[in-house]
Amino acid sequence: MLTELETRAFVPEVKLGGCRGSWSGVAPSSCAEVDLEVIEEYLQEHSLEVQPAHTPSTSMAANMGHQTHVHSHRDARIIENSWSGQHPYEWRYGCHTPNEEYKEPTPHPAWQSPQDQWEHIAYYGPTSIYIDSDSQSSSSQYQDYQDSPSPPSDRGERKDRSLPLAPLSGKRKERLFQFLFEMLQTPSMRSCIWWVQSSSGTFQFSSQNKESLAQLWGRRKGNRKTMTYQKMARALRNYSRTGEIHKVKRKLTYRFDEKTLKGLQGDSKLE
DNA sequence: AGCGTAGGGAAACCGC
DNA sequence: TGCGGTTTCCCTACGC
Repeated sequence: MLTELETRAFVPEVKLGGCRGSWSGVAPSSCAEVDLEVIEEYLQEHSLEVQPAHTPSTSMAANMGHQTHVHSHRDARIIENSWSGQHPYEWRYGCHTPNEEYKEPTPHPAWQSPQDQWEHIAYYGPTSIYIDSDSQSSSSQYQDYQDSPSPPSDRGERKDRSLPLAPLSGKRKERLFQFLFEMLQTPSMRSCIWWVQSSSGTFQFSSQNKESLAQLWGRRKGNRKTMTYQKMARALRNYSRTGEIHKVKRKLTYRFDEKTLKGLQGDSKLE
């Protein structure tokens, strides 16, 4: 059920893992795992972009080399969806409105022929259209996707602003929910985590790639041991106490608290 | 029964 | 040194 649909739906997007160098878009089940190294490099690169000299777009292209070809004329948008701030989780939101993204005539991203997928993934950005087949099939509770571009409306209008996630006093350590939010805005991570209902901050992990995401988090934190989904979920459960993230009664699904979500989205009015 | 997922207690760890 | 925020380990529960 969930897992199966999930797999069917998202495996096609997973083209990094184990298949480095082969970007045919074919995703054998054995490769249904993101290449942590590539993504990590990418993320690290951006984490280091505290240094003003760095050029987000270039580094992203470099690190996500496999997708480089995708960028070209679409760079602008991709850049908007990449780090540019002083902090790894400071996002520069697009100057395009969420709606704009959906105006794209391009066919539905996820279910294209494999070779096209990266292109769409890269292109659609954080609020890309994608289908959580499980949600659709098993519940009418989450039907958002097209009509409610991830995190709310005002986000798309945000221009060139660094995201003041949480009251960051200076450069606080990145927190898990910030990392997750960041991942949710990262098209290439959609095989690991995606919005179920972005407007409400509800997101879901892929049962296939949740471990990869956890590992990425662990690496990012420089943990001694390998981070697992179990451990990461434990941290997420701690958020229930603090109210930053709540568990949704649905497999692998969580929801950002309203305040948390707003904090993550940043409040453009403040600037 | 086995597995995956969830929930939580408790202690350790780590950076500020 | 204290504290926040995990991280790690462990146990239990539950549904399929």
